[in-house]
Amino acid sequence: MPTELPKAYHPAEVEPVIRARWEASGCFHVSTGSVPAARGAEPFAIFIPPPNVTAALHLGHAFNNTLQDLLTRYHRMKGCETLWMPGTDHAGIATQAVVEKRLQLQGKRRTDFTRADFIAKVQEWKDEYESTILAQLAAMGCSCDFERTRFTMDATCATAVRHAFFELFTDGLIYRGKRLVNWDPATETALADDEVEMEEVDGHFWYLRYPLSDGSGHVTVATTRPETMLGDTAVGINPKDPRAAALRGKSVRLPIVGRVIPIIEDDYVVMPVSLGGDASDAKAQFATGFLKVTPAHDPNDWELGIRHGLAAINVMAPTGSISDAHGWTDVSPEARAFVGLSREAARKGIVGWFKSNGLLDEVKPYRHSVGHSYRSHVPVEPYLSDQWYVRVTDDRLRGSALRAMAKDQVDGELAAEHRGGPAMDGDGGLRFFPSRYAKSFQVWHEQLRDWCISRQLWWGHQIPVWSKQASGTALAQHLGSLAALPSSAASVRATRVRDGAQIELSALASSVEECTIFVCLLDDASAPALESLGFGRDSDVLDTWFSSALWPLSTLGWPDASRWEDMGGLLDRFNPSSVLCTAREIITLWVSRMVMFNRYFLRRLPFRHVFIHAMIQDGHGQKMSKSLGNGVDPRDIIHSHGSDAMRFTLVSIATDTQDVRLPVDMVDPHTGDAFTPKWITTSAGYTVADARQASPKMLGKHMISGYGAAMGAVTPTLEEPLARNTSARFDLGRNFANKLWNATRFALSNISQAAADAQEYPQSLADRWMLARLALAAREVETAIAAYEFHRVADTLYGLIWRDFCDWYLECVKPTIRQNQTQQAVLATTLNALVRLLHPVCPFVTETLWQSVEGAREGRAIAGVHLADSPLAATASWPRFDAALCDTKSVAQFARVQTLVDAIRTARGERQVSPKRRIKLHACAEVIALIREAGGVVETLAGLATVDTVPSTRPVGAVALPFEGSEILLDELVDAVDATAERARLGKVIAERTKQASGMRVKLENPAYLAKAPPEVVEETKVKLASLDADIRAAERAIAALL
RNA sequence: GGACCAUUGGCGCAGUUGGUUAGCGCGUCUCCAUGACACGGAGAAGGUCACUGGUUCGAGUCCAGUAUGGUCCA
Repeated sequence: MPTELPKAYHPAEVEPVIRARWEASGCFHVSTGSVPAARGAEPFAIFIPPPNVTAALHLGHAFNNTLQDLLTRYHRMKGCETLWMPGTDHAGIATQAVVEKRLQLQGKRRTDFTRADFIAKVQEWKDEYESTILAQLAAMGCSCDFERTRFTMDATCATAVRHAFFELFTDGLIYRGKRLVNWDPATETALADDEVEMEEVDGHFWYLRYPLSDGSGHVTVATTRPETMLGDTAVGINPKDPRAAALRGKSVRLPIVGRVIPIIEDDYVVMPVSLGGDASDAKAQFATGFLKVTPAHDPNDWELGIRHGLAAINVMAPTGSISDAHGWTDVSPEARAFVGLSREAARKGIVGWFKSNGLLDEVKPYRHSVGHSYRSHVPVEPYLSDQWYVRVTDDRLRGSALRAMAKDQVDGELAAEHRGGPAMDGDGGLRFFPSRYAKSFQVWHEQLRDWCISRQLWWGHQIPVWSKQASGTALAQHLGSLAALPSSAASVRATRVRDGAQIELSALASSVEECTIFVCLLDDASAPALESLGFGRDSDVLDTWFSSALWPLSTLGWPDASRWEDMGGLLDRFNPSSVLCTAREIITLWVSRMVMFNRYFLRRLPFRHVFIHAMIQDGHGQKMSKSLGNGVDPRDIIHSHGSDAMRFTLVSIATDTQDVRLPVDMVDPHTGDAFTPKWITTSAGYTVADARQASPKMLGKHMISGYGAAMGAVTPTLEEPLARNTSARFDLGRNFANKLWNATRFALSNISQAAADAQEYPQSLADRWMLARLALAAREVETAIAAYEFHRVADTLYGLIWRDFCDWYLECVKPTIRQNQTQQAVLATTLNALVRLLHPVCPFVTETLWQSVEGAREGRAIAGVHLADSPLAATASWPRFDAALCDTKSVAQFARVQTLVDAIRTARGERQVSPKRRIKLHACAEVIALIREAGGVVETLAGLATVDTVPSTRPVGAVALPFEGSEILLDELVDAVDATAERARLGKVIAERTKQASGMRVKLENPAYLAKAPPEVVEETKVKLASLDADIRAAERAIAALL
């Protein structure tokens, strides 16, 4: 096959061509027209974890997507009806924040624009990054069904969100509640629990005296947040506290405010160590036994407040400043001085007030963790506000998610309350890989709290609820109009403003109290009618995860695929999907919610398997992050090494451990050289590449690091461009792709044009061994993929292609291949199968070689190897091998040959014998038989001129080495034997083997070993010892011969 | 504070139910510009498997504890 392939694989020239070929063939597109049932094809589906449109993808994403593509391509080759659904996520707060940050640089704020204008600006950002992300996926070779690309805010997804919200609202699973939320006073929005980061902070405990209202003394409360005392509504004491009885029924007069508040008793209150508190509890060390209770500003106090019927007095504005406009009415003249102060200033002022009034007992330093906004990084304020919640603690959601877990992955047993729910398809059908992650999923659900879904943002799905607040009687007049709304598209509910209690619509007319009517609309058709009645739409948007949770539904057209083009039937074929492939921090945020929603709306699992991959860290063990700028753009690696090289390397490091370190280098844009950048340590303790780096070779030239660009401290220019990154870790994959390329080049040049099928079983040991290795490796790859143990896939393919095929097989056949048609058939078949096996990992190089490799195979079938014809590697069949090919005898025999060749090569290497020098070998009959059976292989690989039995007179100057207990003589290896060096070398061999042998002797002399170890292990030890002893004797004879 | 994980030659990592000589890639050293490949070939050196106990005939592997690092959840 005279195919002209360049001498080296050049990915940059090939990749765009191959991508175009795939695109033109439409082979990644699953059409609604094809009927998989007729082909008996099982469906295989993956929904991409939609990347945020906040920024471009980094290597962590490349890792994740490479593994998804491996799975997708593998199953496509296996004959499955395969769909990999791509798309992106709008990432509400994160995207809004980056756009606001950009506006800030221009001196503008969000509120300088109308909502619509601002959203248009975010939309621009989204368009830019969405196309970047899709381009990155394509560059990586991802075989997504790009025609079906979705975005969590596009019309299809928005319809699903609207429908889901409406259904949950109607079913009573969405409610409005006055609760303490995690409030970010900087961005003025509520945060979900998972958007709060705990950080250790050096704070204080302040000890404040509260006088008893009867003048009989005072109590001292300890607090880390004195400014909230303005909203105190009780002082708590533990009922076990010896002082409790004396204080029962008493009250205190709150300083500054003058409010008289009760002393309540509750087990929650921590007692000081001196009075029997738990000494190991850090809080007990600081406690006084008296707790100020501020229900509106502390989650624990909120619970206390509910238990004891206390008022919740909110003393702060949404900005975090002290305010009398949000629920605080009894503002004393003295307290008024604090109104309007920021929470920080108020803290200072209030501590100062207590000090100057002699009521500050003490101040102690105290280090504790405080929640911070993951976005603005300011301390989160527990803040009382009206928010929308999903009642995820309802058994239909939480219980259902827990019951989905595979039985054997449940830790212990599910609590009785979670076991009772109705049986459903998919119960026990959700499995985690690696299995340990099941526990995170379980524990998360067991501790679940209702999910706050409203966000005070502009970018997102606006909450589809219209409301009007007035007295009940005033609202009652609307009931007629509301009843006229179509019940299938409008859901109406009323609550009392005072306590949020839901009230019957029929009871509205008799209520003089302030009430609110909420109307949830399935679509906007009725909105104008409602608005004309004075109803206004909620201005908040939904938490991003609400739409992400619907991803496996919305992308397939749920709830009504007929509304969209080319989506009919997809939902039934591809939901449940096969596997979700994601990072572990997502288990709680996303996996959970998809399981709950998919099961609630469709009564099915969204996926059967959840594969959690390791995290990619930089060379300093730090997580790659967009904000830190230490993430590496996969296109940088594709640029320096090629896409296949990146993919292969990533697959090879995909172990099931938690972290993978990837030391990163920089590429000097002025010279193209890779170098280690200058590292600095940030104030937060991160090690990053200094923002501005000097070119190591070109004096006076500089460049900008990813960190520098991310910080915005320096801006890349033409003179000082942003430097690309690279990493020597990817050399592995680049070298490997090149190796396959050249092996193919060699093979093709040795396979003649004309061919006849070589149906008879090949006779040569090397051929039988090669086919056996192929069959065994294919099986190994299949098992590894089924277990999601990806590094085993890479290791197996590496060993098969480089070691077995190139180092041994190709070297073996070099002298004979041109004359041997059978061998050419084995070679062509092997090569073809190798390319198929590697395709899911390295799609570009394999696709490039495909046509030549297919051509060479024509008319050269090997019995037992099943390879279906295909115009593309991407659609080729996964190779199958008959069990008979796994010839373990040949494998064992060939291993002996390899050991022999290695021994001779070592002997040559130690003496620096030229590869050209042909030597003579003398050995016993058994070894000669092995060499004959190998059919010239040993002679070729070890550089032997002749092979003979040991002559009666030992050749002068022959070098001896032990092999399988007998002595092998290598004659004419060197011109003159250095007897001293030979003695030293043989002495070393004897010493080594003697040491090993003595270890075995000790074992065999131990009666406990003989009695307790399995007989086959003992037998093995004996055999090994005998062989070692024989080797030692052979070496000793050789030394004797030297004298 | 809880959970999970990691600690194996200079670097990055394997090591499946405990079994005899602990592997791989990079790097280092020696030799080879041999018609597939220098992104290569043939050899070599380099490890008390974090530490301390325990279980066992036998521990890198199992158990307990300690130290260090990481992630997630509070």
